[in-house]
Amino acid sequence: MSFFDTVGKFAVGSRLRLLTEKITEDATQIYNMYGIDMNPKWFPVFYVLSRGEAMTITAIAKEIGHSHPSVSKIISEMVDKGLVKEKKDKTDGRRNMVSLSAKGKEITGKIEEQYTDVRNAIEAISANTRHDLWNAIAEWEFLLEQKSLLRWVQEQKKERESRKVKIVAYQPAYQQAFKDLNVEWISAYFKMEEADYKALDHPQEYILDNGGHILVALYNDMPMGVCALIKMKDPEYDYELAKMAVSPAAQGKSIGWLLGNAILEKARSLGAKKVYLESNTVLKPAINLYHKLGFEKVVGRPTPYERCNIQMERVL
Amino acid sequence: MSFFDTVGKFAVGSRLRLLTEKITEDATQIYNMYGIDMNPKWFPVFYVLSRGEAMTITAIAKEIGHSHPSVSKIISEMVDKGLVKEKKDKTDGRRNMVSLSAKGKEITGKIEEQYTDVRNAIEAISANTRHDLWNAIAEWEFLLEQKSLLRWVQEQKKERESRKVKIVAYQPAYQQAFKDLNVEWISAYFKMEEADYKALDHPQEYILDNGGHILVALYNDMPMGVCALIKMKDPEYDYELAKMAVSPAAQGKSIGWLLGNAILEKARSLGAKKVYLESNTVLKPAINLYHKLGFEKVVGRPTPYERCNIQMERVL
DNA sequence: TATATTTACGTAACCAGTTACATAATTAAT
DNA sequence: ATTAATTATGTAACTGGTTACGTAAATATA
Repeated sequence: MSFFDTVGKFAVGSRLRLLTEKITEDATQIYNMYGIDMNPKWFPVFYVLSRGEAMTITAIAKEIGHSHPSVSKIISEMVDKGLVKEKKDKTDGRRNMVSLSAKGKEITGKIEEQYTDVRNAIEAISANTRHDLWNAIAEWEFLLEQKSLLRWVQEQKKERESRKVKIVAYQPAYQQAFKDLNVEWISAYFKMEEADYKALDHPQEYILDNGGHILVALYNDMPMGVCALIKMKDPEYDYELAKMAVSPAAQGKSIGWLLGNAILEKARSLGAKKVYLESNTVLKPAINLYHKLGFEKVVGRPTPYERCNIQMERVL
Repeated sequence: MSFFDTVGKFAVGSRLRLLTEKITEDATQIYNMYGIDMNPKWFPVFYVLSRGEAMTITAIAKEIGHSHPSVSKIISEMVDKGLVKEKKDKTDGRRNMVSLSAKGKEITGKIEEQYTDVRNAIEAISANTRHDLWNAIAEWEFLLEQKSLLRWVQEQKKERESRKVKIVAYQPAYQQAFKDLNVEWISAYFKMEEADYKALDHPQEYILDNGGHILVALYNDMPMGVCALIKMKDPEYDYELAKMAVSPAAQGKSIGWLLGNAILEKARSLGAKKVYLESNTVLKPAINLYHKLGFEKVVGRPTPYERCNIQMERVL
């Protein structure tokens, strides 16, 4: 079974399953050794009932981490063996109050020695290991409780993909991409306006030559995102963030976030104190991104764009 | 699910099962995230086949630690999906040579990124733990490979029970037990002889007064084992170990071993250099015990007992 | 008070593995 | 050259869990 050595941690799941099986394997024989007529799978149920109080099926299930049908089945097997007894709750007709029978209670006495021997055996095994399985399990349970494995993997994927993204300065070769990416979303949600055509057809003239900047996000050396920083003639703002567009084909690679940060960094390096932008609240993901980038809503400024219904600023 | 906190390590098995489940749970979604149409349970099979060589069902099963029917089922599912192809071995008609189809090979390329992301995710989780789950599993696998959990528990049981055994010096009150325990095995395997009756009916006179000693093993304060050390008039041997008997009702508590060691210790404290004994090879467990106690076979000595067919000595 | 929602629980169907068993092919031993 | 033992595999039945679903009782709400 060299499998795990070569496949590595990708297969923790499989490996855990095999270990679980190996540990569980001997359980029946261990019960036999102590002369206790009990199916190992009954144990968690037996254990919680051995505290003496009658419990409902669901309460047991919750406590031992099984589904309720599982407990339901276990209980009916235990009833057949005469280990537990059922009783309908008088005040709540749905409840099936389960408790140990006399025969079941008898076992609680006999089983004590088994508990201590098994616990000691496990301690003895642990004493022979350098890594503590019990605590490791507890830690994993806790971490996966906070964030599922799926989420952990998602984060890795995003990070890896974002590493493939390169942010570079605008070059004439990117003019077409700069236009296309913007036309895509503008015409999908609104209507292209005169000012759009000017900036997108002639970025050199209308943006760069006026002291503005454009950054391009490359994914596999293809331009998949663009963003402009336009010099403003305004006593309050130095630059406007505009014409940000990311290809829908390159979603989930944090391109917007990387571009946004890069453009703010650029503004900072140019000595800007505040960056301004205009947008529309129908563009939920965009607004969301702006918030994440630190932009906050402002009011009462004139704008040449019809589609603008929200204005934001970011203090650097 | 406070269960595990109170029951403690007795339930490692259950706890492992739940963790395994939790980890496995997200697997399907992770495959989806990468657009790979594969059932997670196929993965180990897929992985070993992705090395390119055609393999038999049993070879795969052995490598991934499953039973062969499990692999057989997985393969037929994968064949249905067109991921693998089967081919009868020409030189051995029993063999079903399985290998990845073109479609299967295609996945090997796509899945690479998933591998690294999942591995990195697990590394990231591990980086947040103080105890290393992966290595802990490996250590447990190794230890349980050497000795099953059943055996570990058996040892604990034996040790606990042997701690309940007290070895005490003979007193007249134990004469009946001394006789009964010996009569039990002697008459079961052989016939009581004259010398037996003398020693068992009058231990004071025939053993103790002649410079011998008797030790009694108490379990719950009941005499469950006896053993005599008889002074010999012999140039070679100082004492003979004889009349050792342990109640069949007290098996598995190491009473024989404890008695044997105690009696050898006694001999040592009396300045003996060699202890002698006579037995019969039909008494396999007894001979076994003598070996464990360090006795070795000797030949060519006269004996008053008909039933003796083996003689042993222990150099102190 | 009538109605909608929630809760408790049993049953059925499924799932991913297992063991047990049957069969065919190969290999070893007389 | 037989015969016995071993090996490779598939099928069936079992196991210990699950989810899905239905029903009845209790609780919340309009």
